Amino acid sequence: MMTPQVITPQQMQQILQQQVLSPQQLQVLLQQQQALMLQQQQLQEFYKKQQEQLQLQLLQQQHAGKQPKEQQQVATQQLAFQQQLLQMQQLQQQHLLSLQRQGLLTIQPGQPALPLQPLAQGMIPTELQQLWKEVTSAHSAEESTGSNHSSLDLTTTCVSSSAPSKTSLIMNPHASTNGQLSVHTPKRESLSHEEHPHSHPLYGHGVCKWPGCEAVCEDFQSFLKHLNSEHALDDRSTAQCRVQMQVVQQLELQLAKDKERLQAMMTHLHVKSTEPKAAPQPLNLVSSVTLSKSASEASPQSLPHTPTTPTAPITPVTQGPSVITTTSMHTVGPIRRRYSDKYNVPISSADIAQNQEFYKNAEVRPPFTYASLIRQAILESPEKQLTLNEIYNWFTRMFAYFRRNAATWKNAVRHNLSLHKCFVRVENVKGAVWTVDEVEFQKRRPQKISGNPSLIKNMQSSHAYCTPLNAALQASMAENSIPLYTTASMGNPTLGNLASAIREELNGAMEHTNSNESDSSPGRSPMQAVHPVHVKEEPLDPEEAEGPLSLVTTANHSPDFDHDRDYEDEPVNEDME
DNA sequence: AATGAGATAAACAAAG
DNA sequence: TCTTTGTTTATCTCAT
Repeated sequence: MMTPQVITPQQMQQILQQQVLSPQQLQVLLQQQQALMLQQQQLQEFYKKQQEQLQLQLLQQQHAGKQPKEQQQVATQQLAFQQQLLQMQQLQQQHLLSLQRQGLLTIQPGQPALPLQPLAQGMIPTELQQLWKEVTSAHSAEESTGSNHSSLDLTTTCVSSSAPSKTSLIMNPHASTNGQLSVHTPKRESLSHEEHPHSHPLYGHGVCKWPGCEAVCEDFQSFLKHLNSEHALDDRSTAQCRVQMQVVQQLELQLAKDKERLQAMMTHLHVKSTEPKAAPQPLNLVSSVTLSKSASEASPQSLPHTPTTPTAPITPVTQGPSVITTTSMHTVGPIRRRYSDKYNVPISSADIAQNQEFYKNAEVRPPFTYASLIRQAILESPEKQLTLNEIYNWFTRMFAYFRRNAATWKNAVRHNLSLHKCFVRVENVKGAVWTVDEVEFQKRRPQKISGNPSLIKNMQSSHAYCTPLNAALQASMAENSIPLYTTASMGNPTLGNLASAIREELNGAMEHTNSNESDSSPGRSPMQAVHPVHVKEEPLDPEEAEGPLSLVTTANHSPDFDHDRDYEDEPVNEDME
């Protein structure tokens, strides 16, 4: 599963635990990571621009009368780009979060350092730099204006500043044999403080920025003195450095991978976009999908105004996804139906969680079926039951896309509720609520996944649309063994909620073949006044008929309820458009 | 080609 | 009467 050069979170934790770092030091480390993440943000900037260009291209191609097929492709690729953005953000989040979590651990001082694994035959800076150059050149080749490269330059500078130079830091023989040394910050110090005597990466604002140090040094000289005396080559420094290495490598590795993907995508697009095409049929852009759809419907407002964003995004920087909103896609006529079934994949709703922030802000149609979404909404609720209206609210709250065209999707929601046996209407004192019959729900899934549970995770790849959306994320998650739910479960209650529900779904899906779901118990909601009414009749195995909704742990309770309320107050005012 | 699943549209009814 | 909620039917598209 995981490639050798990847550090698993467990490893990371282990390492961290065995280092001589205090939580405070880890905090400092964290800050440094944020600096690194700046790089990524800059890369995002670049992505954004690329995105805009792509859309422009798409437009041009439309006007030129492209084949729908190709339009689809381009649109799909655009989405892939969006996903890249999202992915980067999530990686950042995850990294931060995991670091934070480590920081809370008690750490015994003075332990011998861990022998370092050959953890990174990842990218060395030269490679990164090279890659980046290639990427940027590809970019500028596509666009000769070059006026928008400011962010690129920044990033380039950033990257190149960590260019090869193995001056310092000979602390890790393993690493050195791998030629990894150059990756790490210390070498940068030696570079820069020769050239810029007073700008030292470890010195700023009169403070030593060595992880966990923060010693005050009035001037640079005293800082150097301090550096040499306090942070000499000893076990402690070594260990700290090692941690930093790991952290950096992890990030760089990821960055490199994303860059590779990006480059491949761009290369591909570049070829594609310059290829002269002919053929009418600009309409029926069907699967420029969400983009065109949302665009055509979207009011001029560029960004889905996330009203009262109830669940505070874990990422402070969530503009990534928003980039992909409407922009200039208005030429596309209203695509009435079928944005494409391709992405109506039975969700592994891990995707929902992972992409949650994305969909919350970007007016992109979620690649999940209504049924899956409804189920998600219900399972996420504290009582595992929702009124229709609450389901509506969940949709609008969680997906910018569903803040428009209410009539349509609400109808679809009702339709799905009625149609699918897995949704059970239960009447209580104050009206009816909907619950999920998990067994029924699971029953339908194998049809799609065709019996091979191990494929569940990959199932998206068989769907043209979903591939770009999810593959990148999943691949990257898998590659880096990033715990699927880290982000979600730590981010906020709602996410945690979602995550656990999801975990169960996945488990359920995995174990589906054993069909031993009716195991866990009492499920039925605390609301005792409820009794099934109108349950859709259907010959059911008695065993199946019982024990739905049992799965969700109690730990995932959250004030999600209130969010519902919040949103209810927000009139969904896009009904008519 | 048949079939199933999902999306969308719409007709209709009951309840509030 | 109007709106919401629910059910049902029809049609389309896509995947298998």
